[in-house]
Amino acid sequence: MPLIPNDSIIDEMESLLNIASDFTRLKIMYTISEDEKSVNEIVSEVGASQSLVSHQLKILRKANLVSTRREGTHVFYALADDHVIALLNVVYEHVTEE
Amino acid sequence: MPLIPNDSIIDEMESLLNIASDFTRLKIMYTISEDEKSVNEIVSEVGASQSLVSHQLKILRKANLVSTRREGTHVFYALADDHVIALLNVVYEHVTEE
DNA sequence: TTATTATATGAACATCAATTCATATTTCAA
DNA sequence: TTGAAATATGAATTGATGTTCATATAATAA
Repeated sequence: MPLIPNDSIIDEMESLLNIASDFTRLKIMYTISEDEKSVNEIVSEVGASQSLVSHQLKILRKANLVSTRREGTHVFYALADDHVIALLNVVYEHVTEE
Repeated sequence: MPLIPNDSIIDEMESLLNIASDFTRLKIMYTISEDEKSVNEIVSEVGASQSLVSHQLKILRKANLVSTRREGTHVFYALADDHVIALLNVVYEHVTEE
């Protein structure tokens, strides 16, 4: 059913998948999937260093997978939209079935 | 809606996404998405070297994303199941929307 | 067996990206 | 304006992986 996308589309798909294919980033995305969270909260829940989380958040931000809101000294991150959840769900189901 | 999967599940998700996040492998998967194809046919359609295609096919096989059938000197590859298509579709839509 | 076609594989290389460490920046309170 | 808390960033390192090259294996036909 799917025609083969042209190379530039496949390039973009590769980029998106590359960003999704990292343990720390996956955990971050799940952590903020319910509700926005501050960097500190994310650091606690993910269990990685503050620096690493910040680096990875930057990557997610650049790819428009998360959105940002500042409140005083705190910065809150949330998933950009529901596409991300849909992607996580498909992957989750592939992994957990059979 | 998604509870946070435990680390081993996230590990498996990371692995699957890693395998999907490569230009050559994406092209291969699309190439055989309609119908099984021999390695030679895949090489022609993908436009990569025979060696590279064979290496990547091995990776896809190891991850159970493709199945194999031998017929004389030819080896035919096909997508293992429809999960793979579902994954490709979600990613494609994310990339092409907006 | 020999030759030929199809496919697979091991080694080497080169690039990229995840992580850490140290430090900078921002914001606000005292 | 000094200090502290929260977040961001640059550099360095280390490990993983995509690609190529050369060669091996498998299958068949002559």
